[in-house]
Amino acid sequence: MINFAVKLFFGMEYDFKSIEQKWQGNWRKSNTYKVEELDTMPKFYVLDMFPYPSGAGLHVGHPLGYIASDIYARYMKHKGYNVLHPMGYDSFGLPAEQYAIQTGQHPAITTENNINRYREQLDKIGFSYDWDREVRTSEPNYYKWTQWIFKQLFDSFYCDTDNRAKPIEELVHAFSESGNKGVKAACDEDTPQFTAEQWHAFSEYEKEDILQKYRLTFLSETWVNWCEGLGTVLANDEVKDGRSERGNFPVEQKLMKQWSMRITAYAERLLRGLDTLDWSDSIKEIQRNWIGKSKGASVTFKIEESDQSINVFTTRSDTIFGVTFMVLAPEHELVNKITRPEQKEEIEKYCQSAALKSERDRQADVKTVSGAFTGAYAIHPFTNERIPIWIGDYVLASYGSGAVMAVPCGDQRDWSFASQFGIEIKNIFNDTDISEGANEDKSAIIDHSDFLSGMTSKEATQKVIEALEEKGIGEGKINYRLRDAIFSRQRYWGEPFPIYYEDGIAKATPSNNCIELPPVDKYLPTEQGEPPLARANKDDWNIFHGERMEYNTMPGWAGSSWYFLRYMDPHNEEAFVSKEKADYWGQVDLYIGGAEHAVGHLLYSRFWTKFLCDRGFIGFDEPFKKMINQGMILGRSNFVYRINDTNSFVSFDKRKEYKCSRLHVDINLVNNDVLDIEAFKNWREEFKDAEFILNENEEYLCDFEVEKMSKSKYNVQTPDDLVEKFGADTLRMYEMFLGPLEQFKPWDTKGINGVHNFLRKFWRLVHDDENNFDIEQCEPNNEELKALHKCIKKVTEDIERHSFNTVVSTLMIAVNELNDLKSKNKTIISQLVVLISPYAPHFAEELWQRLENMDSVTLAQWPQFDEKHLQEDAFTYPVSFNGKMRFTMDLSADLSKDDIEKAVLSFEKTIQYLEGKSPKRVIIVPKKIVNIVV
RNA sequence: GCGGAUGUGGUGGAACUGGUAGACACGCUAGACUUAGGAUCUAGUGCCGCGAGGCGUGGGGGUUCGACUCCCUUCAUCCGCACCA
Repeated sequence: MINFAVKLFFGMEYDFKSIEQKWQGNWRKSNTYKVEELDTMPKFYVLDMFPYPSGAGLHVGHPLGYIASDIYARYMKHKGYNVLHPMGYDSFGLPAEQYAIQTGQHPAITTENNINRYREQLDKIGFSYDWDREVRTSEPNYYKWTQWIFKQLFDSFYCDTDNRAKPIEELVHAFSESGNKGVKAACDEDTPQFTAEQWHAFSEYEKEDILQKYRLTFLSETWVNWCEGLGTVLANDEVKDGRSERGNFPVEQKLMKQWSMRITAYAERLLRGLDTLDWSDSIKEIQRNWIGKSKGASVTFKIEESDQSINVFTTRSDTIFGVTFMVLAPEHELVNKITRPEQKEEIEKYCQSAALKSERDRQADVKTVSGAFTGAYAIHPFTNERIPIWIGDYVLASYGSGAVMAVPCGDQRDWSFASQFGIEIKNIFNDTDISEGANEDKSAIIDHSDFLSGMTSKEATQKVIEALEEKGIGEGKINYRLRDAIFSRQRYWGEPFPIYYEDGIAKATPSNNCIELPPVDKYLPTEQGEPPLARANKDDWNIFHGERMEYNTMPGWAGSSWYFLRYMDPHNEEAFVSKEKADYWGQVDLYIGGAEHAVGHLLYSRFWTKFLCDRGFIGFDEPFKKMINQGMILGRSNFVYRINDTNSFVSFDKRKEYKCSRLHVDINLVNNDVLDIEAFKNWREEFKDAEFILNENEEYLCDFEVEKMSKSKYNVQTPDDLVEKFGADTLRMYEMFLGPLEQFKPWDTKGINGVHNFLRKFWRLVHDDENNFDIEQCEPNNEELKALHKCIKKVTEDIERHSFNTVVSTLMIAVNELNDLKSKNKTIISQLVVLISPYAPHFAEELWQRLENMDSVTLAQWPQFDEKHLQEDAFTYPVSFNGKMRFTMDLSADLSKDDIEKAVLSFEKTIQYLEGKSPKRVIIVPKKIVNIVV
């Protein structure tokens, strides 16, 4: 009997479990989310940053962005757009390789398992992805095209005249016609000049060497953090105090041949393109800083008694008469050549100590000024004075030319250096004190500077550049901080390069067939320190040319730099994407993802898109028109207090009475900060006999804190648990209800009941006590129409401006209002169901079907807002005195200003608040406010 | 040091172009129904005050009839970048 009652009761409830199962099945069966290119509809492309399928699975933070984009995609579909909304996996990556090293399991298997788990989790949330378009960057049919794009880059150079990439044959043609003198193209700094005759005389090896200086992807010698112990190159942040963070092995600076991408060729376009993008200002600013454009001049200083000269870049050429010394980076190639014998020992010692420090360590210490004198002198180009040449590690080899002209009166670092080593500090500013520090203010008038004296900084800068150009010893120059991107990794689990070596020359593989990852016996470097791929024998490669294949693999960002294009045409065997499909779908209209990719992924994708556009493969040169960066969801940890040296725990509110320490406790053992004591005892063996000091309510209260979600803090919430307890629709709505998408916010399950109750309330609105669907088919009345149209208006506006959280409140208000009106009108409910469908698609489908519709709700048209239902005869005016609201007054909506004033001033409450004084001024904004100034 | 973001009840947050601060929800209080409830319903809930009333959007100042919103300044927290010549 009790069983029956319970069953009856639960049967009456909104049964999310069977509803969600039913509709997920229906969608699969009828291919509801399949997308095709249709000329009859306008297109819209909504994209999520695809995930790396990690072994830990999804936590509630991951789907946040996916839910938002899914809502927007579903909304746009209701609005009549043909919406592309795909999903895939960025499936090459270190964790799978790490796992392979430990267990010997091939990373492809680990990856496959993880992907299956992700897919299972994603499917439960009810996304509208067209899974036929799924891509995986680690699948040969995908990375075949990553390799293909690499080859296009290899076969291209950047023409500075036309400002775009062109086939390398054009360059070869130009070289054989007239050498490289007239060629304006992006190339290495050390590219020599040659004539057509010289070009023809070059050996094949020499020709290739020259071409590598122009190719958009090329081999170059690069300083890297080499870790012998791990047999690999480490990123800066993997190195701590000269040792590897992982394993604590020594790390040395080593010159290695690496593939690089000539992204610097695109610096200016990457910078200017930002202006056309609808991205957050902060991300654009980060990219601008990363590109780091600065305008200045390059100046050549002759070296005394030498045929060498030093080239410097300066942004303050106006201060050139204040130069009293030069500083070279310790790694500068001139250091050895110009150092005087008597200084040799000191310089070598200094260089050695500088080399021991990593770039990051060197940069971290801003306080200490260090340097050494080379004994050599440069000659000032205008005054012919002798200028001592120093080296110092505050000058970075990798920025500008690795040398500076030091102006101690105008640059604080130069000032500190000069003060430390007793170098002259010349004052070239009018009326400016520099005894305590440099004057970096550009407004000072230049003085003691020959032909520049009396000028402002701006005038002088211009004048100097003219003078330098006249003398042929300098020119105006634009410098970028952006460096070419290193593109090779000494790893296994990445894309192999479509490159082989013949006679020591790197050549692109001739066919477009995929170079597949060969099997290897171990996922470790060889004993000779070569990358794991060097373990593969000739026969292990599906394609093999020349002496050997390239052993490096591509970095993580290779596959993610173009994946948005593959979704458009995922099964194309002939091309990475057909021109027609790329033209049809075009740019991503809305891209949602985390801000942590601000420079990496987002800059490289922009670079590749521009390149592919230059070479005519696609028709647009920016990948992501609009982007929203979702904030991270933080965990809410719970704590218990253990009294020191005991097994007794004291409730949070009484902890101060004891000496105790705080321990993380699994959030699954805590409900609304109250500990489930029995569950806690069973949690771990050591707590089995724990004792508890409770508070006045006979409860054990836990402390809480908001921090990042992590296993070790026992604060991870998985979407699976919540879907199980409340259903996907509740989870979707709650993730949105939490707050603005972009903001960082704590995850707190407390509120999820509220959203769940809302769906149940909605369900009960259209069902009777026996859970029979129950609505009325009649003309809706004015109040019902008003509630509905208020909702249509706000939901539409809020989704359009991506204010996903406020939409949930609006839907709640509508249901509350209809509840108060006891309204279950079919017309009203039908439209409300469409409004809620982007948020709660299973729920909406079920009601839509019960409303006797044959088609899926996803095909329903978005409700049309009609102003006339909101028109009111009266308006409730807030009446303020000196800006403070005192009371409200209902007045007819069509009253004129004068009539309103009359009505308000004769109202008894007004007279009361005026206290006999007469109003100075009455401000009336019709249908807004009345403000009386006394 | 430079750059960015954030700061509103006990909590998450709302207030879009300056116009009733605290919508919506959580939590809490009281009550109703019930064998039971992580159910439902009703009422209340920014702070101070018995009250009239006063005070309130991190602090200070300004513009305005009117400021969470605009300007200046300052503090706090978080996140990037960092000797960039």
